[in-house]
Amino acid sequence: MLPNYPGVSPLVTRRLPRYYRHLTELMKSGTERISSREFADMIGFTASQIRQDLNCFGGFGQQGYGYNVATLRAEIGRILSVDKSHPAIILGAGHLGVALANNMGFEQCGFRLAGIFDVNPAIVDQTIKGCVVRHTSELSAFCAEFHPQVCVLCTPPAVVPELVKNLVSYGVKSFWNFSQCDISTFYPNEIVVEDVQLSDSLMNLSFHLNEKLGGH
Amino acid sequence: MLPNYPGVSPLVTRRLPRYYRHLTELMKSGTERISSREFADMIGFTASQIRQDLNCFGGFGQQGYGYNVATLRAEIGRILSVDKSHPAIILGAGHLGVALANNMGFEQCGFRLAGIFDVNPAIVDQTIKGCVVRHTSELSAFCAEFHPQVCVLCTPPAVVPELVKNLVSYGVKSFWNFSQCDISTFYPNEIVVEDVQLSDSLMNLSFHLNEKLGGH
DNA sequence: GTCCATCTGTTAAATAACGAACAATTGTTG
DNA sequence: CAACAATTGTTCGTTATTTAACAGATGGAC
Repeated sequence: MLPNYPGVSPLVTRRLPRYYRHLTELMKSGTERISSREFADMIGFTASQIRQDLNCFGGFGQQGYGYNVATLRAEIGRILSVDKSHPAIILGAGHLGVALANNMGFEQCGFRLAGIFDVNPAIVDQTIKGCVVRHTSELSAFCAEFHPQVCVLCTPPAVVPELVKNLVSYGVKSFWNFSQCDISTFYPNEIVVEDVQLSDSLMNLSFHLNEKLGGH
Repeated sequence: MLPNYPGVSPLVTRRLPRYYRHLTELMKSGTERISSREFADMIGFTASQIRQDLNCFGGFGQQGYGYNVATLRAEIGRILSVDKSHPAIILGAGHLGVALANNMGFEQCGFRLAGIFDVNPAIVDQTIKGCVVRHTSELSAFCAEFHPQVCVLCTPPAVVPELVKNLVSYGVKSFWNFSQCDISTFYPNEIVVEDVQLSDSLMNLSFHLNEKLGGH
C-alpha cells in the first residue's frame, strides 16, 4: 500500500517538483547540506514556506543543521513516486508528441514510454525513441495487453472526447493533456488529469508583458 | 497608454485565458448569451467566482440577462492583449521549438513569430513556419533591427543564463521559458517570465496518479 | 564542557481567496 | 403596464494560504 497524503493542499504538492529539481542541481554541484533560508533565496520563496511545505510530509531537517540535500531529494522523490515506472503512451505523433517522446525524461518522472499512436499512415511504423508508432486502431488491443496507466494527449481537440471515453473504458487512469480540450469535467473523481494548456500560458505572458509595457 | 490592472490577483488573470477559450467555443457553436451559472457548469467553477473574476475588470454583464458571448470574449481578449502582434523569437529549433512554431497560434495569443535561432548548422537555413532558421550568432544584429519583445526558450538549460543575460541587454522584455532553468530569479522586476516546466507537470501527475492508486 | 550562533518544527497572526447570500435591475409574459 | 422570474454586481462570512514569531534542539568554537 502506497502512502497517501489526504490533508495536503494541491498548492503544496505542486511546489514539490520544483524543490526536487533544485535539490538535484544542488547534489550535482556537490552541496551536502542546505538551510531553508539558503534554499529560499535560491528558489525565490520564503524560508517559512519551505519549512511548512516539507513538514506536511515529515521532519526531514535537523535543528541547528538544516537539510541534507541527498536525503531530502530522495524523500521528495519518494513522495512524488518518481522512482516508479508506470507505462505511458503518447497519442498523436505530430511535432509535439515527438518532442515529448524525445525530450521528456519519462523515466525521471515515474513513467516509462510504452507506446506511440497516430492515425497518419505516413507516420505509422516509424520508430521514435525506441517505440514503433502504431495505428490508433490498435489502441484497444494494446491496452488489454500492456495496461498503460497514463496517456499523453497530443491530438487535435476534436477527437479527444471520443478518445478519452475509450481509453477510460480500457482502464487508463490518468491523462497528461496537451490538447485544447477541457477533459477534467468529463469524468471527475474517476481519472487524474494534468492539463498543459500552452495557449493559456502564452496568453498569460501576453497579459503581463502588456501590463509591463503600459505601466510606466 | 495601455490599461493596467494593479489590484488584480494573479490567480484571477490566470483564469482569463480559460474563460476566453470557452467563450471562443461558445461563439463557434452560435451561442449568443450565457449566464454565469451555465458558464460555471461548463468550466467547472462556481458562478460566484466567475462573476467576481469578471468584475475585477468591469461590469460586462447585464442583470436579468447574463453575458453576451461575443462582447465578453472581445473584452477579455482586450484585457489579455491578444489583439496585439508583438514580435517573438524562438531559441532552439529542436523538436520542441519546431512543435511550438508549427502548432502554437502565436497570432491568436498576441504575438507574431519573427525569427527562429539555433546553433546546429544542420538546421540553420531551413524554413519553419515561414521563418528561416538563423544561427544564434546573428541574435544581436537581429534584435537591434527587429526588437523582438518575447523570447521562447527551447534550448538546453546549461546555455540559458548566458543567453538570457545577452537577450536582456538586447532589449528583450519577456520570456516563455521551456528550459529546465529557473530564470525568474535572475532579473526580478526587470523581465516577465512565464515558466512551462514540463517535468514539474509530469511529476505532479505522477504524484496524483500514485495517490489514487494507493488510496483505495 | 560550556556557551553561542544557527536552524528546524510548530504555533499564531495576518493576508488572501472563495463561496453563499442578497439587493438591485432587467427582460418577459400575460 | 404590472407582476414575476432570472441574473448580475457586491457584500459578508468562512476557509485556505502565507508570513511571522518563537521555543526547542543541534553543531561548532574555544
